[in-house]
Amino acid sequence: MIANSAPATGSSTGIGLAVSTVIFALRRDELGAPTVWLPLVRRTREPYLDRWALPGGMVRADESLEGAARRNLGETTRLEPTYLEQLYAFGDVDRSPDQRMVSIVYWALVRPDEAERVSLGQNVRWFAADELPDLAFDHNLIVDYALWRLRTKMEYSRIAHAFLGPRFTLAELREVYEAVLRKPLDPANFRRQMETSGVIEPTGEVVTGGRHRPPRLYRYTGDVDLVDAGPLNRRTAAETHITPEPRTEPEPRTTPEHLRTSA
Amino acid sequence: MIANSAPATGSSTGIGLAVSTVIFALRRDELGAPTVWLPLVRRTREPYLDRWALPGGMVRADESLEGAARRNLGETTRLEPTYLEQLYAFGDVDRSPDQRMVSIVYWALVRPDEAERVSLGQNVRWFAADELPDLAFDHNLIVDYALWRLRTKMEYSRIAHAFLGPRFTLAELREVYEAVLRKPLDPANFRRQMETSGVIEPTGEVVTGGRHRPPRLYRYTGDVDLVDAGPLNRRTAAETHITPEPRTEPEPRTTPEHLRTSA
DNA sequence: TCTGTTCTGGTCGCAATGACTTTAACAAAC
DNA sequence: GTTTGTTAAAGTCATTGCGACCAGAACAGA
Repeated sequence: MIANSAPATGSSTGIGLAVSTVIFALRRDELGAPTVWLPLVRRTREPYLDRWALPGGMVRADESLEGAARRNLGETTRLEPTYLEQLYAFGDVDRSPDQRMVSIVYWALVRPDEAERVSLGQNVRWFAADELPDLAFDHNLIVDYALWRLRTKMEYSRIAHAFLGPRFTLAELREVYEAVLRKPLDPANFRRQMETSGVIEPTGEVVTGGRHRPPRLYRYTGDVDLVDAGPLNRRTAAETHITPEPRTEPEPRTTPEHLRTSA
Repeated sequence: MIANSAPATGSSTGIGLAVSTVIFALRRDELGAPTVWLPLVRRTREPYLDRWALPGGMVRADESLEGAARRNLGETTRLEPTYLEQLYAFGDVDRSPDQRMVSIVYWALVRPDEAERVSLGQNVRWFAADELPDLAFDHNLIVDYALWRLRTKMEYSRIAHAFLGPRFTLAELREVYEAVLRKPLDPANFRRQMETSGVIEPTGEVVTGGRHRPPRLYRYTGDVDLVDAGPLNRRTAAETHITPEPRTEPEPRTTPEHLRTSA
């Protein structure tokens, strides 16, 4: 950047700079199984008039790239994601039919309760990530890449947290993994993995109401925020593996009424 | 990108668009041990006059981002990397003291023989990656992030190949890993890992000349090019694990003179 | 012939994991 | 009040991968 061979000022090259965001949320399909969905916006002008596209917009001179992504997210969908990370910069010459466009693309995760806040209307709609129509520009390619990143990162990171609230059962957490990875996981082995990893800890509460043994509620350990994994918020492999804590005593058996699960 | 709420044309926001590249090569330090080095260029104008910086330059309207990176690489260092991948887009508002700048940063790997082609002079010099001076702009942060990516990716990818020629011994390949990861590896275990992974295969040749048992020469299997790992050239985890091939017969014992190792 | 070196193939034990079994604890039906 | 169905939770067992380590193989040079 700003290299020796560059002119003193780098503006007015005729290249437009925009940001877009791939927003993922878990929603239940017609069978009741949770799957990955994303909101798209309908284009209201050429090119690609009336085609569905990722939410986004231009970067202003006084805001950072991530700031521009957050602002556009709020303006178009009213969403404030719990997880936001840069995905890739797309800049092929012919990706927009008229003006030359470079787009910095982010991807975001939102919780189901946040997802319902999206102002649904004629111009915003949720789509199942695996059944997308032909989108504007190269947005199909972008979504595929974002999906690959989501699934890859799910296997070595703790981003599943971003789909859930502060307290959750192991079954709920496992449902997130199964929805994203699209394969069933053994409940017992999943429990063992989560317990030995040390990233979650029981809250001492259980959820009653189901016609089965009441599951414990867990929370994520540590103060690691889920905002980023870019150059600024990096963690070493050692830091991400927290030492497992000793088991607590028998559960006090509180049963808050508002914690009933849907099942 | 090119969103609904955006103006019809997105140019002339006053934001400059540039590309820079972090170029890595293995060179031997004063002790003869291979370590990671990178070339930097001295700035010839304000801001940061006379400070060392990453090679880069502006993106032209008729070239892709990667194309711009390759062109700048050739112009400033005469390098044509064997591996080139996008790293990150840096776009904080205050990262350049005068004009607003967004830089798409790439990282590249070059072989030692290529690295010596770099036109060394008053304005281009090699630096050990772990002993960098204060660089211009946020380039120290960028190099640190690129180093982290190099070391992380070395553990699950086959990018070590990009540092070597078409044929190599297991000791040479192990030296690459040891230099990047900065830790010694057990030769026997390293051999087993490489053999069971199936990414390399013996050529049938051996290298004589050393005062020890002559090592076999290997090559990388598969037609996987090493150009990218972005949205276009993705591989699934299954594809990267090629089935191990059966052992070949005893080596024919060719001894090409030009393949003598330096040891 | 001996010696020093690295290459190459092997063993041993530990840790992680997948497949599976068993017991626990509830709600609802009987 | 007992039974039944369901999921939670805990444990077992065999396999795999890996780090640490050992021993023979094959050269060059003394």
